Amino acid sequence: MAGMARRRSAEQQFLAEYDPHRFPPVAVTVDIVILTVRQGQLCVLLVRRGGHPFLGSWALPGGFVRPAERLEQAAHRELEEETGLSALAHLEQLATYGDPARDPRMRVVSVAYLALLPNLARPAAGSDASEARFWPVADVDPGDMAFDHGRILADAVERARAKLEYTSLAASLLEEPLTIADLRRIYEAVWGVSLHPANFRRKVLATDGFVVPTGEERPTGRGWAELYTRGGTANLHPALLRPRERMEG
Amino acid sequence: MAGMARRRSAEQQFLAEYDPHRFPPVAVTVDIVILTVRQGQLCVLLVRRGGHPFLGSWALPGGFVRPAERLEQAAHRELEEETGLSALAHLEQLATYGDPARDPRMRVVSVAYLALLPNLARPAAGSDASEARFWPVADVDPGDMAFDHGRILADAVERARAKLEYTSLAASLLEEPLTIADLRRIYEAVWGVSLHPANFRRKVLATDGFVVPTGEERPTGRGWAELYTRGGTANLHPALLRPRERMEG
DNA sequence: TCAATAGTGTCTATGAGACATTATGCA
DNA sequence: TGCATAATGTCTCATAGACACTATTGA
Repeated sequence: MAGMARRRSAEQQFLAEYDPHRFPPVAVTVDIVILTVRQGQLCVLLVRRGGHPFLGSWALPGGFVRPAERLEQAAHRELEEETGLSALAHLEQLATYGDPARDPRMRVVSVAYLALLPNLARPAAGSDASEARFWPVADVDPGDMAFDHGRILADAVERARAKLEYTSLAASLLEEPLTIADLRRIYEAVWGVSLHPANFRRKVLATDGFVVPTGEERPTGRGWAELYTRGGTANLHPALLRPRERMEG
Repeated sequence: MAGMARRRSAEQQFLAEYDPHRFPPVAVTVDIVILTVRQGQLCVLLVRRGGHPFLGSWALPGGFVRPAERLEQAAHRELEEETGLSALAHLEQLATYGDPARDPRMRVVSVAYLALLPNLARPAAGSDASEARFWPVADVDPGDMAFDHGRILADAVERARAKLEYTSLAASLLEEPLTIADLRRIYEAVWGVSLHPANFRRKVLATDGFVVPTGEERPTGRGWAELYTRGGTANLHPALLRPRERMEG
């Protein structure tokens, strides 16, 4: 009880000393993990750092949240600056990273966002001098990335993998119209597995509102594939579960 | 292209003007949604505000992140201050809320955490003057809460409901040893549904590593119930899905 | 005796996964 | 012709959900 009161007093003393304009400086940034699938590989947009620290390392695109800006608005702005495609993308908050030592210059709290984008032909970054390109996630060494961006990328990939199970977000990684096989290749690229075409097709079509047939077909080189658009459903019922890795035994 | 270059220049100008020590003041706080189940109801710990703004309104416990403190460390500290039970709880980051107008005094970015706690007999807050108590979530009007805490609470409850489906977190809301019926009452309270006792029992016992039998029994008033401890599994296979609300049709 | 609860057994519907088969177009 | 792919059909197994039943205890 005495210990409890002591701890509480310590906080109140801390609060009493608090003065908004003399507060130890904290910067708030957003970093964006922009994922897309190109040639069967899950890829992430990275930019090469042109200044210290981590000069020359690859980093997630991001920047400071402006004084009167909402967090999500800042993320949209960064996404638009990097890809010019903010409107087409799915954007969601991922998590917030704020370890005191994550940026050696000062305390920086970064709110990370996850964006999923169809693979449009347009080059990665429409921006200027700074080098920016899509990297296959499998080719990125998290330990080589700037700041704690390797950890953020890993969290983002796991989030994307999980959300494909129970939402229709996979369709956000494709342009319309799409075929069932296109959709399967998205799942295969993001999950890093190969899926049974026949069973995948049956499950997608049995999931109400996932995709909507257009009635048209597209030649695929080998036969004709039926075309679909995205359905209105956000959450899949039943879910499309990842194949569970076998446990030995 | 010209537009793209213009946007990029604007950001670089913004960054050039940036000086860490003259940065518009931003405060970073943590707010904690502490949930437990008491008498069959999902409850949240709220504190009554003793200062402006929102004087007298109920709010989530929280406070400033200290200069050299990790975010999760700050959340642990707040949880310990409010309940004295930091070690027993499950704690995870929920989301970050940073709308410019969410606190009228200044820009405050709040990282919200979700804590799940067994219902121990000890009174809610071991702390001093400020009023603190557990409220049944069903009795809380989100619109009456301070700041955007109603929204944070709603997000936390939805997160808790979802995580009970595919993790063994329900056991974090109980003291050991526990019975299958105890566990079922947790699910019923959090999800706000009633579950079929026989089927629930069968599903829990079929889920490897969810609970471990102790071999002992406890009188329940009506018969004897077998006792269990928490199993080592974090993720449930298969998941314990919420009953889907029927769609009319 | 009746009501409430713990625990077991059984039946049906559904989804997952494996596999076979047909049709089509390219090399 | 051989091969790859789209699409359909069928089979087995596991799980979800509904229900019946027994045993036990307290009012």
